[in-house]
Amino acid sequence: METDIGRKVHKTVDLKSSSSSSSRDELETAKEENERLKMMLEQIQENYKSLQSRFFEIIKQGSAIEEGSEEPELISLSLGRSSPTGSKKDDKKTTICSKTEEDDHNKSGLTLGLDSKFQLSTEIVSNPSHENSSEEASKVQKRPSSGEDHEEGVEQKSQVKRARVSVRTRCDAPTLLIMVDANGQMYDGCQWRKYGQKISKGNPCPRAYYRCTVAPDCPVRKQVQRSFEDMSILVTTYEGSHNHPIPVSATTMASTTAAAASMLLSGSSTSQPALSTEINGLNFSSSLHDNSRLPSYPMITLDLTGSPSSSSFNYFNRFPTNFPVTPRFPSTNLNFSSPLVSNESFTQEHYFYQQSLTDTLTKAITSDPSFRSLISAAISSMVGHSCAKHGDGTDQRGDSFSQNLMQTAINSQSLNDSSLRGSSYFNGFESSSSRIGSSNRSSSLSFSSFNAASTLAFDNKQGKN
DNA sequence: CGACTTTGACCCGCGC
DNA sequence: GCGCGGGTCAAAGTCG
Repeated sequence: METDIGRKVHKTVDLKSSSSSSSRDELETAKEENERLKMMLEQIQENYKSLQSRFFEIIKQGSAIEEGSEEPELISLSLGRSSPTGSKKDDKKTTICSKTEEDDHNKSGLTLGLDSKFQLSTEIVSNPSHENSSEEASKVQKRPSSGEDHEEGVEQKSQVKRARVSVRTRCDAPTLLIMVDANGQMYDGCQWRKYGQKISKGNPCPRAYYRCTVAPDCPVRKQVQRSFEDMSILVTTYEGSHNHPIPVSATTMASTTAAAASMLLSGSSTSQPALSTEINGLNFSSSLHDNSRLPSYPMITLDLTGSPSSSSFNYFNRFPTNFPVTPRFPSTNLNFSSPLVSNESFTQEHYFYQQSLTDTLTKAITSDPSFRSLISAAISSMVGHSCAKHGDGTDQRGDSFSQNLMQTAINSQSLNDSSLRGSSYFNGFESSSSRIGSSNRSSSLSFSSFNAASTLAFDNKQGKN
């Protein structure tokens, strides 16, 4: 009996010691993690310093940056590896000069990450008078009378040159970032009403025309068409800017395009060589399409398609998700925003996705200086943009930006502490699903931002077509 | 019944 | 001036 008891006690002691050793291990891991996060924080602070210096640099240069690029331009920003179809025309690679036209209309709601509030990149590129955006739209819609005022005519002419943002996505590749409805219409958070469809020349696929129905007089239009070269590629073109606060879920699209434009703009002048970066197979590039057939719209193309051919390594193709990601289309998109999770069934996927993403990002950031610098460049472009928007020095985004960066680090730390370790670095900006509807959003740096939950939240009305 | 889609017609700009 | 092509309108149809 005694021996039995003795054995039991011994076993208990063993268990205790083993559990204490495991907890010690955990502690060790946590320490390591903390160290890593500290490093990250330092890195972020470093980056912030450099960004700040650049910020002031840009302020100084602010006057020098002219609204020079009035010519029609089609700029392509590839966030994926250049797709075989898309890259064909992208021989000429160049960047657009930082154009910083003011837009008071910015105040109207489009809230982007990093606490910055800037409009859809259409305005970043060119869109001088968006206070008139609704009038503008109505002018376009109304058949102009024969006895038109000369001034009006001139105005209209200038307004014809509206900037557009074109997004190329693979609609049969439900990457985590791109959501497409049953009709092939890319979900972007806004509500759209189809008002026309045409079969354009050179492409048997019909082009659908949508207008924003969030506000009755919203001038924003979008066109959706499949690429003739590759039917799996969906080309969505946005035109105009919202004259109303857009739904939170729609800011993802806005931030995507804005980030694209920002990165583009950060490249500075047209005379510079192409802004092209490749990090472990991730290809960031801006290029100038020479397409004379296109209308005279300044246009940014955000290429979110991917091509497996040139893939050497993909940061993002390891997500253990249930999304039917086919090997054909490895996800090549960068998504630093937090996916919206509005449906419980996706919570787990979302969690794993976040975990993987964060692990990947953490590794990428800590191990790859070029990736770090890329992110830094992207962020700085946003700062640069905000600077450009408020060249009068009233801009306060720099502060909030730094706060957000710090908050990011803090979030990472707290996540680390709360056993959500590794679940969010960038996603830590907004890891809560409760942010939906919240006006006080924390920052989100989104390079591309469609997500599973968005799909779930997607109104079936959009898809019934 | 309201919101939305479909689709043919129409308008306009542009190139020849 | 004419034709082409892109974009929009609006009536009819569809759906929930």
